[in-house]
Amino acid sequence: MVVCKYWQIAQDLSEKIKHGQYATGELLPSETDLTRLYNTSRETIRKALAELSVAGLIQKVKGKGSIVLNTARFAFPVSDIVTFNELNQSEQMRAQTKVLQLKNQQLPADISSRMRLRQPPATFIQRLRIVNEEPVIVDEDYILKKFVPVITEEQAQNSLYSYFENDLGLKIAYATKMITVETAPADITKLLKLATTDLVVFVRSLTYLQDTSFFQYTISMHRPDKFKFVDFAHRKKL
Amino acid sequence: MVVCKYWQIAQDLSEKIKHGQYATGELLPSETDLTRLYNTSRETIRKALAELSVAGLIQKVKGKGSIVLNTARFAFPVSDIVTFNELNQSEQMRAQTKVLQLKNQQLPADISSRMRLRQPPATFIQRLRIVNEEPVIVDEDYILKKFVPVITEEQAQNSLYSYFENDLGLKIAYATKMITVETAPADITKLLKLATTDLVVFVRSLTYLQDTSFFQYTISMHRPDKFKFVDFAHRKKL
DNA sequence: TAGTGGTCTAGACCACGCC
DNA sequence: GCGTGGTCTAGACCACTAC
Repeated sequence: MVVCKYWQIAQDLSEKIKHGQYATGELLPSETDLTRLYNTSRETIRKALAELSVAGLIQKVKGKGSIVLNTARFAFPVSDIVTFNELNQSEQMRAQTKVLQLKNQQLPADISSRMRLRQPPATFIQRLRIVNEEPVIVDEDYILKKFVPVITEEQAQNSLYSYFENDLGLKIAYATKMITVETAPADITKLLKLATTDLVVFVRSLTYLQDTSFFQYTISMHRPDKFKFVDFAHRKKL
Repeated sequence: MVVCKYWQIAQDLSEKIKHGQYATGELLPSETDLTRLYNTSRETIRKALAELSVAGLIQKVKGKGSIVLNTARFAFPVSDIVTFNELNQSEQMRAQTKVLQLKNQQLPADISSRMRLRQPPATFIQRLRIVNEEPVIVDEDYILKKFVPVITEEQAQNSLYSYFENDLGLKIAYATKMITVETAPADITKLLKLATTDLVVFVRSLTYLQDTSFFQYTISMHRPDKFKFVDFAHRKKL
């Protein structure tokens, strides 16, 4: 499952790209060469290369080969579901989390009506994210009790997703996100120590499990001067 | 190429999903059923379903089937390379474009150094995007003359990408984007008719051709109160 | 236990870039 | 013409869900 062939090959190739064994602008070995290198079939190689392509590590050109791309971009991706703690580990940040609130509270009315839910019990968590001694983000989470009955302050302090996935065995599958810029409530601007503006970047997420049940609603409020979102996208036809 | 089987199947299924022939929350026919329906092999069906999955139209669950997702979200995607004119056609917007500047001008120094280019000749275009009689976006494009020697005001007025792809045969492949919130120059805030703030959403894009050559740099400055970015993402393992 | 999706294989033909 | 990636096939085995 996690140890399937094409995934391992993709990991191996991406390691070699990141370590410079395949240089930027150069071609990877051809797909038929790779079948010999990894002793597998061509379709399996192609699945691995497809992974690298969506990740923005290579660009495939018909009749030519797979070109290794320059990958000096990643900064603060909000695309893909990546949580603050996972970022924290991959990036080098002196970051901390302060749990401000943890209580039972219903979903905002607009969300529960949109989800066609009738006031489901939920846990509300408000957390302040601090990077390099500066307050940067206020996160507000609503997590349905149907899936997570109990959350302790310690779990909120550490990674919630690790608790959900590793301890509870929840299968988090996908999310929709919306980024806007809005006037923040006074308590938020105060927490973020905003002086000259009350505009804040709102990232609202609806997160779902593998069986498509709605699971969590998050409002992430970012200091505008610290907000950065980096994306890689292929040109789509239609 | 554009008429390959799995693509047509994906289009057909996505039409049927959007028209409610397969209802939200229900299962699609199984993959083996679909092979019979479309008279093709299972791997081809799977490629089609993979398209629908990345597009956020279905969620596949092992041992169960492909669940049709609720797709009432799309609004103003900056993810995927979609241009203002393409949006304009798909959404219902009374939108217009005003070309403010069109001249020869070099790339900003930080970009040309980052691209390791030495002051390549480029065309500079500044355009104001107006929706429902309101100024919403100022776009500034730098397009390398190496690939597009001449751009007329009429082309800038209409879709540049249509000119590049259909007339010049350029193959636009991918882009990196960065979204930030910054203080805008006075002329921009004036164009966008901003009164209470001078904060503006910057979307900077580097666009590349299929052969990985750098092609275009765009700075898109959005009125913060009109900016909206919607995204769909799958949970990624590492 | 039956049906589902996930993976893998070994072959085939095609369109494209390059020489 | 040769090598490349893009597509498609018909089969196989496995892991998971549901009953």
